[in-house]
Amino acid sequence: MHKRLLILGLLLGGPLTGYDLHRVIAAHGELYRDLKKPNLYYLLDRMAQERLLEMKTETGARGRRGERLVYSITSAGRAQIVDLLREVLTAYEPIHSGVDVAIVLLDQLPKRESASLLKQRLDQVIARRQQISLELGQGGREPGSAGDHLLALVDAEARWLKRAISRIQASSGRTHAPKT
Amino acid sequence: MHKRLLILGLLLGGPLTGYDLHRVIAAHGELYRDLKKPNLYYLLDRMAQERLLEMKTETGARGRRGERLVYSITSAGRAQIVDLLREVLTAYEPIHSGVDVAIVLLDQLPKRESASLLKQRLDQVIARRQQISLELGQGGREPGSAGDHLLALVDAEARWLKRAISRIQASSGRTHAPKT
DNA sequence: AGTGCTAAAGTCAAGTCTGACTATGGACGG
DNA sequence: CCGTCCATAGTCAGACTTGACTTTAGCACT
Repeated sequence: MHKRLLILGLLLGGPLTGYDLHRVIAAHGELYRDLKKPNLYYLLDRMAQERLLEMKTETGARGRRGERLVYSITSAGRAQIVDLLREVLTAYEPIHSGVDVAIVLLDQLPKRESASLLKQRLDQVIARRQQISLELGQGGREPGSAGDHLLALVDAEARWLKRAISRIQASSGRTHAPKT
Repeated sequence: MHKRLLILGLLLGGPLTGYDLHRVIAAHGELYRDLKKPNLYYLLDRMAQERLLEMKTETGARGRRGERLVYSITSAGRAQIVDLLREVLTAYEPIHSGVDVAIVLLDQLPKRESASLLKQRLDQVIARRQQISLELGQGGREPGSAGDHLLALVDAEARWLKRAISRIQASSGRTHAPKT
């Protein structure tokens, strides 16, 4: 449901074509959820069927180029936003980072390698944090805002990685072979 | 790919039926990723086709009940684990909590309501944290472990919720129905 | 010796998501 | 003018995921 909410939210700002929507989402990086193009078009279609959106065939104002379908939110769509917000905030859904499952199996790798992979990951996370921080500018970082939320999660991840690495290093008497 | 990794990892401990696998995963709560039954069976099938798993029709040792198919990991499967671990740890994948998108649209709700929803959510998160902590026991909480990771994320979420709530309350001059 | 209940073990149809591909129209060097 | 390149705008087939349903067997009574 998150993706629908995102689409509806973006269309509050005015009608957009599918392509533009996609660009906006992609441009926003991690703040918005990942939404691949075919998936986006699929959802737009579905939501138009459900009358949450209206779809028109380009009012031809500007003869820019092959722009085709313009989507705009209906009043039913506006009502849905509120419902979805309630639903999403009410439902508890566990957080998952990309590595949750991997962590459990980490000792299937030789310690040397797992430490090295975790270090690479830590570097990536730090770089990412840097870039997110840049993208947010000073506007998006107030406590309690969406940017604050994202940074908080990234920071938690980074701190954990540091703990995990030093733990592996502390315990590494010698590389242990994966079990048979 | 995470789900495949999870399945392979669990089968390292010995052959299991689909049903047992499902129970194990469900019993582990949020530490493991959500994996619904039909999805699990689908993946088992697929992975058996790919020779990552072997599937046998119950060697009939114990006449328990209608147990049918037992899956066990092959050596190709064991090799896959290592590959998947590398892949998962190397690929950076943004973290998302259940509320990321909702946060951006939060001011579409009256402040009164959004504050109340966030408070409810905070209660849920705290309760969940409590339970996770219980489930982990004292074993699963060492720094750098999977349990530590999960708790860190949950805590980050809780802290953010607190900030967001007090921010809304601080700003609620009279844009919407004031309380008391 | 038959009825109803529950847990085990799964299947089905329909919904959602993705990697890879297509098609169109300027822009630009030659 | 011609071919090539790139951005726009999308489509397609196939992979994955889900809610709801089904089947079978023990078990508790009657």
